[in-house]
Amino acid sequence: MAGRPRSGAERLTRDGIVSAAVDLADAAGLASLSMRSVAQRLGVTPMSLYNHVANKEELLDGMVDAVFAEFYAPVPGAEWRSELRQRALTAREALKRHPWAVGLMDSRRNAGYETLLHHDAVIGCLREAGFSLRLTGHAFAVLDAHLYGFLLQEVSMPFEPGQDLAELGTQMIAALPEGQLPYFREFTLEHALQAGYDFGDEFEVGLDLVLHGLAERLAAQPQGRAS
Amino acid sequence: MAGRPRSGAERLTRDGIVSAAVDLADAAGLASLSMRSVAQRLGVTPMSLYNHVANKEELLDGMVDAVFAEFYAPVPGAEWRSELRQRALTAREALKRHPWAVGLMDSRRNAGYETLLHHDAVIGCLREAGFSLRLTGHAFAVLDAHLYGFLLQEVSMPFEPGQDLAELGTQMIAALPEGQLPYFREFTLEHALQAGYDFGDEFEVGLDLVLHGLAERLAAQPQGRAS
DNA sequence: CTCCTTTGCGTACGGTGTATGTTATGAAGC
DNA sequence: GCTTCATAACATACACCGTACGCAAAGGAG
Repeated sequence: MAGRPRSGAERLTRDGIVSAAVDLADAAGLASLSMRSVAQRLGVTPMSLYNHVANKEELLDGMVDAVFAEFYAPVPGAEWRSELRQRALTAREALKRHPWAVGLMDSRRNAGYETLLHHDAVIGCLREAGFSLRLTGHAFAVLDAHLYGFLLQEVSMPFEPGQDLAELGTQMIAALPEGQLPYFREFTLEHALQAGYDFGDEFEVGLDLVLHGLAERLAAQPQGRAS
Repeated sequence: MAGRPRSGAERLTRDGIVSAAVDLADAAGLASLSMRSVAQRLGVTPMSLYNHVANKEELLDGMVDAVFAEFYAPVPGAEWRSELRQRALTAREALKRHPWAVGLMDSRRNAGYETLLHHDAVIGCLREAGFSLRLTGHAFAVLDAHLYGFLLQEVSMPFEPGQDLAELGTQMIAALPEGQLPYFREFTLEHALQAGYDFGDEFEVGLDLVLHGLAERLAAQPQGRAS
């Protein structure tokens, strides 16, 4: 009626718990992620999880770290622009696979080891390309801001991908007070809802704008990569 | 023993409830925001709130909308670059006053009216400056991505503003495995933790990089502001 | 005065995270 | 093989959450 430790592969592990939680959040959303639901998925009682994870916060930390591990880590020494471009694209793909992670990132105060490893790779890529410490700081901040900020917008879009948004959007706009929001109206009806417009495409446009700006700064930088 | 309707100013209103919820989240964090705590602050039972707000989600929607109302709304027709710069700076200030709002934005699927008004002002400012519809879309996406993304980073920084982070950071770094994360180590110890470095300053650097890039695109654009 | 709508109240239910105490197990020392 | 023991899984319990539901009392309309 009580403690029945598993043997071998059946034993719980921290990684196994985190992995199950990630799967569950992917499938059913972060709202349905509870210690109970994770435990049920693993065929275990809720309290057993606490032998491997201090509390739910730590579990969430682990989940975010697991997502970071999916980002492509840029290679220091390789061509910085294409490396960081690929890094941003794969990060976006990973965050679209795990949309709950974006909303989780802001409340995580403890960066995991995979997260630090990834940051190290990004910083290294910039430094080896000749970015000064100061410019590395600028680049790191603006690149990540664009990544996270874009996904924050993308993930919170109010429609499903497969939906006919033209009709839905038109109705939404029509429901607004007459004659107000003229610019928003024009932009939405005559651009954003037109066939062929995909908000997701704006990611690469913005990314290239940022990379172009950084390249200019790098070129204008006095030689030598010290601070 | 039961329903005792208030008179005049004592009556509950939707705005009053949203305002109390904002105050409470500012003071004690989003985690401590419950229908019960909001009700207690207003001297009312939890269920009374449901006469003015459909559910907690709608209350959260209202809170986000209230924060948007604090952003400076850029004036269409005025000089676009300074208008949008000021807009970004005030938005950052507002989001620092209400740090919970950043994490809330991603799960809000229903934009409130104040939010739409603000978007209309931003889009109008771009359009009147001669941005085509396509370029307006680019600008809108990249500007908001930088704003939200930067605040996502800033809000989740693991230390309080007044703290001596040099000591704390040095200890944190020293706790890492020897010889690993060389770039991260160097960057942190020799730049980010140095006196005078303030991560918040990176916001304006990135903002100006983005605005500069958009100005280039605007200049390169064929004349006439149609799509 | 009467009626009705509005609005706040009380109770109750099923869910949550987790503190606490108990028990069964597999590995270690003899 | 037997004993010992730390560990991991279990069971119970608690405080709190969002909110469905029904009821009561005040204010406005006729």
